[in-house]
Amino acid sequence: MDRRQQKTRAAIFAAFSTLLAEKNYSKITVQEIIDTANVGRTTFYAHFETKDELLKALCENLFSHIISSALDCTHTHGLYSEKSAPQSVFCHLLQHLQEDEHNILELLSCESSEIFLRYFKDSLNELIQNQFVNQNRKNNIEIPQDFLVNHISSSFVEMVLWWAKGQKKQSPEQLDQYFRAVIEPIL
Amino acid sequence: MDRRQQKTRAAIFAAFSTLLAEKNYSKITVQEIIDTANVGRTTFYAHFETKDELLKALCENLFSHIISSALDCTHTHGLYSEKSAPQSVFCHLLQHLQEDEHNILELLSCESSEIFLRYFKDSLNELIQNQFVNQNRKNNIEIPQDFLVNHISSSFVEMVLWWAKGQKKQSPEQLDQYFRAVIEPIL
DNA sequence: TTTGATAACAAACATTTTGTTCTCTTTTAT
DNA sequence: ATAAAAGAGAACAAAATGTTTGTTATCAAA
Repeated sequence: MDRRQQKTRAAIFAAFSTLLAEKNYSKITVQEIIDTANVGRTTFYAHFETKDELLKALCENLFSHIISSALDCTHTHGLYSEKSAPQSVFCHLLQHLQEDEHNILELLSCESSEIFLRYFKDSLNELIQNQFVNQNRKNNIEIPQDFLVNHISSSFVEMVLWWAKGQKKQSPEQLDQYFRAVIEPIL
Repeated sequence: MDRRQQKTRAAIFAAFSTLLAEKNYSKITVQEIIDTANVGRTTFYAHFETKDELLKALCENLFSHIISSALDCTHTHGLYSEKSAPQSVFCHLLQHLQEDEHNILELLSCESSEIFLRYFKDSLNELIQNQFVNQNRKNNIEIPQDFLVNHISSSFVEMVLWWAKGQKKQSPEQLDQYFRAVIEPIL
């Protein structure tokens, strides 16, 4: 890929992230983005058809690493099922988030966080869904699997949001402990 | 209040709801709203400063009844604490939602649902927070109260969303049973 | 039932944003 | 060195926003 393309793409992403941290997505104009990124109008539209496409691309950029690494983790350790697993997938995810290479947490606690949360949740949902195949519960009441999957993934995402909004006072390990405490009893 | 004001207000709300069911909030223009509601441009801006204000007003309209009725419920029965309570607050809420006087569920499963979900969640959070005063847990691990409150309210809201997206196949009573199964073990 | 006040309307307006279309210049890969 | 690709800059139509102005319809109360 052309080095110029990489640069402008990165510049647009950076500008967009900066703006997102400042104000709501819907209030951000293409004009502001290209001013901040210091690229021409034509250039922007050469890269992204619309502002929505840019957002989608940013989401994919942000979560591709973190989710794929989580996927590897589930392949080797399983979700929470295998007690011998040295680290749960969730703890792994939380550690990744804390490192926060790409300011994900900032975006997750910004005004437009809903968009990212939805994307995050959908990714997680898929992840957990795959893990749940052929897994039977100990509990007596019959609960639909997709209900449980939805419960777990959304609980995790909302916990992350709660964490980010509270200035990340807890360590990933501590959070993981909390999460286990509310999730493991129902598995 | 002037009858004319009531009518136009209702017309704008109705038009807005219709449009929200069709397309994303951000794509809806004031022009479309006033065309659908069949009111003049000036009239719209006399009632609502911006589109965002309209959304906020709609949210307040939608949730005020349902939340206040839930509040009464907690005053008499408590959250889930009192075993003698004939009906949990959550079951009560679900029944209200199923009746769906104001198309709340349709909005909760539409493209812009995040906005309503956030509003719904904040209301619930407050509700549950108040219930949690002086309530101690049986579990051994120490979990912060606001973590638990957040977990419960967001779990409930996400369950409702899951329910609405799945065409409401379950009865409120059944849903309540599922919810108890995943929440009561941690109380 | 008249009357003063209020609400809605229609049309026009400047302004902003969007997305496109040019031409021209710079950079890249080979 | 050169052809191909990418960006800059300006200008454009179209659409949306929010405001203003003058006029008409409706209401509530005397």
